[in-house]
Amino acid sequence: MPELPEVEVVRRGLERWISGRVVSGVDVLHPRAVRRHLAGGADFAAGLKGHRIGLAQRRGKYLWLPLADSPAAVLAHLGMSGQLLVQPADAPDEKHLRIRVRFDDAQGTELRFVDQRTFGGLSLHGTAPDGLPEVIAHIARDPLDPAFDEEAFHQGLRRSRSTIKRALLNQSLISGVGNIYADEALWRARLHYERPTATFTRPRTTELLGHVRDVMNAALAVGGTSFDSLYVNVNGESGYFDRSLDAYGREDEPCRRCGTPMRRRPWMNRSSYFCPRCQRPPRPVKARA
DNA sequence: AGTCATTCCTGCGTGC
DNA sequence: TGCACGCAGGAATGAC
Repeated sequence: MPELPEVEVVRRGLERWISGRVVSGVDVLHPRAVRRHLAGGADFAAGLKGHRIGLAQRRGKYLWLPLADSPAAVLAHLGMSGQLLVQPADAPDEKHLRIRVRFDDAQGTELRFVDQRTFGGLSLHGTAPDGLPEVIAHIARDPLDPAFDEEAFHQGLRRSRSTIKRALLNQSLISGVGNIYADEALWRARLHYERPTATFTRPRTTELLGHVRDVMNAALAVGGTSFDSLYVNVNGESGYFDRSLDAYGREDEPCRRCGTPMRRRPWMNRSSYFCPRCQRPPRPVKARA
């Protein structure tokens, strides 16, 4: 949150408004926003200046802008509250403006990284021959990627002694899924979040992945999920999928399938929302002697 | 090796 | 009115 659909909305905006332009200068206004660029803000700015931006790419919740003329890319993660905005250069600075990227053309707009909670950031990294920034080589392909390896995901579930929601949030197993879409997909699949992954059959895995893809595609179709002004596209506009959520944030409201009041449980320093009737907890595992 | 708790951050809502 | 606190949570990190 922003999760895959929200990040993809941003990627499309960058592709339309930023790709092809040449950077004339970068202002780093907060060091924490470039903390993943270990050489520091000045190095980040110098590394971008004069370069042409290629086609915006995404894997899971990461997105990047390749430099058209070198094997490097500006990697972006929005974290909890990060925004990439294309704004008129004369628009007043946002309160939480962290990084400004100016361009060497007459379009009159600049790229702004705005981030209230500063969990996100930008950094510059070398890219592998396939274009992937080296530092995210461990991030699995996401379920909307045609090359997503469903069999590898299933085998990962079978091998693990973990539970299904942890697995869905494990970005090295499957990327792009966060707390919201995990709860939504599990509700659609009628699966409790603590079901052991080792119990999954191949059809069960396929069915769950289908729900993950369905809910993400549905969100994408309406511009993503926004609870407030924090989650916006490059033009600062919110999506509408929050109106379509069936599980997340619906504590005490009736399950849209069976009418049973939905529940919220503290889980891994966050919350899990589920229907106690449609999503029965797994049988306790018998202790081994 | 694999799993899991901890940590970073700010604004908002709530209770006293 | 104001203060303290809990909560929102992605992913790197270190502990076990």
